[in-house]
Amino acid sequence: MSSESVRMEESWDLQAVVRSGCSANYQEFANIMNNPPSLFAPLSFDQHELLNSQETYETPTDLDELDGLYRPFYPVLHQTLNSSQNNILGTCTNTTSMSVRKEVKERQKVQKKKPLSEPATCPNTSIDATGAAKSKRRENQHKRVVQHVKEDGLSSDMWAWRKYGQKPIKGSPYPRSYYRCSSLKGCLARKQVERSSTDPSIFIITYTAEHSHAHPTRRSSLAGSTRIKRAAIPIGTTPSIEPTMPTIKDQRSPNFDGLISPATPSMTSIDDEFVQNLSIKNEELLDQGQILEENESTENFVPDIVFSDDLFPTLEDLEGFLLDQ
DNA sequence: CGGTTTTGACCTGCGC
DNA sequence: GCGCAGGTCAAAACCG
Repeated sequence: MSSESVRMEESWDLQAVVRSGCSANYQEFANIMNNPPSLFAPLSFDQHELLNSQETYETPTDLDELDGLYRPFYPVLHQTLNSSQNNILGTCTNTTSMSVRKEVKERQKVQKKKPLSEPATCPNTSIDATGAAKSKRRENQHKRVVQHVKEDGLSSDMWAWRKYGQKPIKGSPYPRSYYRCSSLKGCLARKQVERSSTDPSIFIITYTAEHSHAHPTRRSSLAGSTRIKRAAIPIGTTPSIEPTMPTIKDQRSPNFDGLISPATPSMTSIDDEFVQNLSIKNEELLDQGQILEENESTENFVPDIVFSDDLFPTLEDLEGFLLDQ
């Protein structure tokens, strides 16, 4: 067994998405709650197009430097007091803006190849098995947001994700897990999670497509989240890649306590001041995003995690969510 | 019961 | 046209 496969026996929380980095300025907000919520989401695709269209990305090694670099974009809340462990290491925005022409070509190609006749319909889905699903798949390939996250930075996000597949990836000892948004039926949002083959401590999270809803409902977090919280399924459960993985029950060791988060976070308390501060910070972050756009030539990558207005298009949405907790 | 994960099979795009 | 790799489906099992 290789050292890598041994390393893979560590517990991974793949249900998690990305938490924020650290910001001392915002720690006071985190202190408000016993279990700080994950109120962060990747940048909306529109924001990505605004901020950065670089296809290349970097993975800084100096967290302090990165911290300073990202500080203006850190989300409103700091997830834990162990700030340095939750930093986002790097991002890649592979959005439409970088290769618009190429994608237009691809779209045209796809349109040509797409069968005109209506294929059979899947019994259990609203989409047909060959036409619409393919179209969706192709559509999802156009908009991508890639995040590099430290293992400890893996956590939960606003959305409820349901795993629908896992594949070994050629050239990587680690399989890739596929998630779709389960907050709302028909939402095309997808997420892929894989561990970096070059730096196993880093997870690569790829978001594709956009959520078709403002923010997730609490519905899907019930049975699943408790299971996720308990299980913390590692990425590598494919036998060919992960010959021996602990069972789910085996993983219920104390070691998991600090790592596991539900797909949809549970929030324990909230107050009006907190809500107000969130909305203020949200506006500030958006302003800073504008600043970055003006100076983007100086940076090759931008942080993906901000308090996205994709999550809460309006203040009412934000408050509604928070008060719902 | 309604949600999840697991996992083999299937489908598609792409390179040769 | 073929084979490979990646992405998705869907049935089964699981969980609270």
